[in-house]
Amino acid sequence: MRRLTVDAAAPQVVAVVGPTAAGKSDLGVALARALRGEVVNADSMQLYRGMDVGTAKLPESERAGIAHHLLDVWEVTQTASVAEYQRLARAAIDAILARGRVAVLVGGSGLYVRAAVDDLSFPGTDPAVRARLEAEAQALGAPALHDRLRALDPAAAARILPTNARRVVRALEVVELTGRPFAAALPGPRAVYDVAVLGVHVAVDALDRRIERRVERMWERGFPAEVRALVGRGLREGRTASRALGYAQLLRHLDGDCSEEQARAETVAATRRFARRQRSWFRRDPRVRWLPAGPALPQAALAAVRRW
RNA sequence: GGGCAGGUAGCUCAGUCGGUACGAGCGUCCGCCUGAAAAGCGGAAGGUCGGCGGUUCGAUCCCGCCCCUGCCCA
Repeated sequence: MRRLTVDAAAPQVVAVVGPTAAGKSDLGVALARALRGEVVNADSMQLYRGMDVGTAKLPESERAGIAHHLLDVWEVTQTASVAEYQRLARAAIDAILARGRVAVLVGGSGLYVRAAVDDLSFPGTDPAVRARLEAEAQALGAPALHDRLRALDPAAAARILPTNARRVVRALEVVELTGRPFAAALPGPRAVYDVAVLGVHVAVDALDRRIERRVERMWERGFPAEVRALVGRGLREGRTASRALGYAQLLRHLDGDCSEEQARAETVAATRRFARRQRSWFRRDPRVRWLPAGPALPQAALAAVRRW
């Protein structure tokens, strides 16, 4: 593991993780300033061009001149892909390290953070095979495909619930494409970089309030208009972008399925649920050093990094 | 003042022709997660069945009174 960083006390990569609306983006900027770093985005939805207000993407004016990578790289019509993100993130991080700087990885997409930093490799995919299996799952039901998986790859079948169509299909796809068993269990944390992982912690009730405020602010900043504009750029056809928090709800409103007010309320509720899932994802990574959000956070974070 | 409907899990509501509540959805909590991850999936905990009396071997379900909510009549 080469050390290319100027600041010998700092790790190569500082990852800032935690639930949505906790204040990761601002902390990322503060750390990058203090450590001579550059920010690399690890938020699956901020990778989309044009999804700004709804993803709370830090505007240029709030980036304090710090370079931000991997924002606005996908069109909303593109399906998100962890594997592609992994390639992009590794390239961005390597380039930063080559410049003798620290990479500050910021984002709440747990799998993306691990893809960037950990020793994970994703087996290939094939749209035709995928489509066929999905159609079968639709027609026969996931449990039927799960039976097939059990015959082909008993270990994977044992770890995947028969009702989880998504994972059953993916496992069958991998087995068919590679002829090898599907690793249905995530390996333990094994970083390929020298990395420090900071988690921003906010108590649940406070976080719920922050989420509510954030969603209100999104509306004040013209979120509905953003979604309407993106519809013109194919948001509806985007398999992943159209399912993003807030975007999905506003699309339903535009379809006449609910009022705009209901869409807003549902966005708050869905975001809360998401924050809880994020918490349970990051909670089990023993590397995460949790620090409470608040005015002292940047200093505490910096100290934690220097002590790493 | 009278009449009607209703008061069952945190919320919205099922249900029991009297025999330990088969409850459901949502929420909450916990967990899973390898090319859709702001997605997808699972598990658990929650109920003096409005209150008090009565009938009964036994009442959330029957009777009486009371309280609360909504609607209607005066």
